[in-house]
Amino acid sequence: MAIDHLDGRLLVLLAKEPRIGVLEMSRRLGVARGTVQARLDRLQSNGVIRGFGPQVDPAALGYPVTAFATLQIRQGQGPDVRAHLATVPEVLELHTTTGGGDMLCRLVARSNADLQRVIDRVVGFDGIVRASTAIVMENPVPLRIIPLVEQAAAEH
Amino acid sequence: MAIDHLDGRLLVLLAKEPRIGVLEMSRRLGVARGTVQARLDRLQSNGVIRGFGPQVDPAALGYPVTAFATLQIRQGQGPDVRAHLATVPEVLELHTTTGGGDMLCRLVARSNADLQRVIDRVVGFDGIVRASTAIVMENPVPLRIIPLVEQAAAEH
DNA sequence: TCTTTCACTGCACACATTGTTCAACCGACA
DNA sequence: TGTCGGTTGAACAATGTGTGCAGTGAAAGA
Repeated sequence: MAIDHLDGRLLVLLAKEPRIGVLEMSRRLGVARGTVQARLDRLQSNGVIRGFGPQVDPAALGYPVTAFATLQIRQGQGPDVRAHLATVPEVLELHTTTGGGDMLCRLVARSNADLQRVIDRVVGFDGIVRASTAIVMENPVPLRIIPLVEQAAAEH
Repeated sequence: MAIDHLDGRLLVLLAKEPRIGVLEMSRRLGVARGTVQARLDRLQSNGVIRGFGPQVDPAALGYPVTAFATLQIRQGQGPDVRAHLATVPEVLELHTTTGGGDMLCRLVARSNADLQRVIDRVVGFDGIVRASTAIVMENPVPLRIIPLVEQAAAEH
């Protein structure tokens, strides 16, 4: 489950040059090709590597506005609200959090005006009592994992 | 900048089977290999596809606890706080949001107890006035983009 | 209408990589 | 000492990649 130093270097290399092949990786890391293949297989069946899906930028798709909405849910309506939010394409992510009946979701929209439409669609559902939205202005640290990988790898 | 139907199918296919090759994609989509290559190149230089980095699961790395922290920043301390948070591996993401001096960041930790250490490290910085943390319990909708891609593609 | 432009197609070639298997080696451990 | 898991280096056929090119068709502009 924990990763060692070689796994860490493998992940970092893979993050920097994702289209690289197994053979080239083995050359860069100074190990045999079989080793790289075995490590990769292990990391994937471990669940450490969830996948290699393309990282799509919503802004480039025409959705430059991001917002986070905190939702207060009526008791017992959780499952219904989840199902509802899952049907909204602009809901990119949804978490349930501590603090009675709260959810946090990440939204995108075509513009600030369009965000209103999205929010209306999101909160236009019976189980949602209250919603408070924070619009993202800057994203100084985009979603990242490498520093954590390096820390996890350094411990072994 | 906007994507058409073929781009959409390409992205969906790529999301489902990321390790697929260009040739196989062209067969599945029923177009020439050159077309797939050209579309992929265009999507990447467009910035629609940011990359193909491995999606690493923090939980599998030993960090099963996720939390969102809202930070209140002292006027003018924004840049310093950003630089500080960027040095903390457990900070996976950082946004600045509307509402005077607020930031929202995503944290991970080894346990609820460990979360305290992470938060202490995050807020142990002069420019941060107040922090409120919400621990994630469930993640009914994991970060996704495909529904949005399909919506964007359907418009052309 | 004519012409230019552009994306797509189908094909070709040399080359590199992949998946797979094998025997051998090594350190850790009982 | 013997076993085990992980690593190595090698080999093989099969496949995919990068690249270039000529032909086609449809849309855009003159």
